[in-house]
Amino acid sequence: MKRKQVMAHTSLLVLALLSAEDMYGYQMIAALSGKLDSTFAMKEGTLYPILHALENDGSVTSYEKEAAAGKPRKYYHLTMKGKLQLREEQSQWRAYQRAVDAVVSSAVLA
Amino acid sequence: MKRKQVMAHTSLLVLALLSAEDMYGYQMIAALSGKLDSTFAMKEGTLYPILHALENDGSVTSYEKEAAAGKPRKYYHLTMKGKLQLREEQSQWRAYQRAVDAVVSSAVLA
DNA sequence: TATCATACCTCGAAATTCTATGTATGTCAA
DNA sequence: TTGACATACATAGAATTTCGAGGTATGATA
Repeated sequence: MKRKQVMAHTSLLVLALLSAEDMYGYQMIAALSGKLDSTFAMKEGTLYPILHALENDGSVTSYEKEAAAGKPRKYYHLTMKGKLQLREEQSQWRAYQRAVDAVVSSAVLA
Repeated sequence: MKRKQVMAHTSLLVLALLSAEDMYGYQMIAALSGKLDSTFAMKEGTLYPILHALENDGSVTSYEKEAAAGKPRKYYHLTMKGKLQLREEQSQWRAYQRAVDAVVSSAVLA
């Protein structure tokens, strides 16, 4: 059983989402499943460990907030350090994208 | 020690290179290091196992050819199956790229 | 003859993502 | 009232991928 399409650049996606507004995990998954192609998605088992790691190195902070119904939500907030991190990863993504694209678009499709 | 930038979509890059002409491993590394940003590169420990895997599933075939000097080179040739594989991975890459870009470009850089 | 560049290869570590499962809360229908 | 469902968070272990480090071999060149 081979993986079809792998989620990557996950922390970049999370940081990008949080740059607009504070969000909680489950909400991010829903937001991404709307924007990402159906062939790949951010899974819970991928997201939560990433959030914890980002909090651990100070890129985000978190706080609990009661919801109208259900379990309380854990919101994440982008810190100054996180914003710098976002810019860094964003520029790396652009470089990567350009480089791969240069090779791929020069492919000869006979 | 954290990885800075990870090589991904490696088989796509290899297939794309081989679509233009038969190449040998060491040559592909040189070709990619020219096109890819200096922050990431195709490493030998990554490439050779990929070439063997591609040959194993019939996407490429190989043949030896003497060089003017040094060890004989092992050239790889893209098969029909490999061309189909290339198209498949190429379209997946485009979808992935668009999706990530949609999220990243909507980021708010305060 | 030693060093360097070319050229291939592989092992095991490290990193990353996915699968599967578990916990908890509240709603709603049967 | 209970069972199913949606929300919401979490983690352990498997699978996959890439990388670092080393090894082998050939010939040129200093």
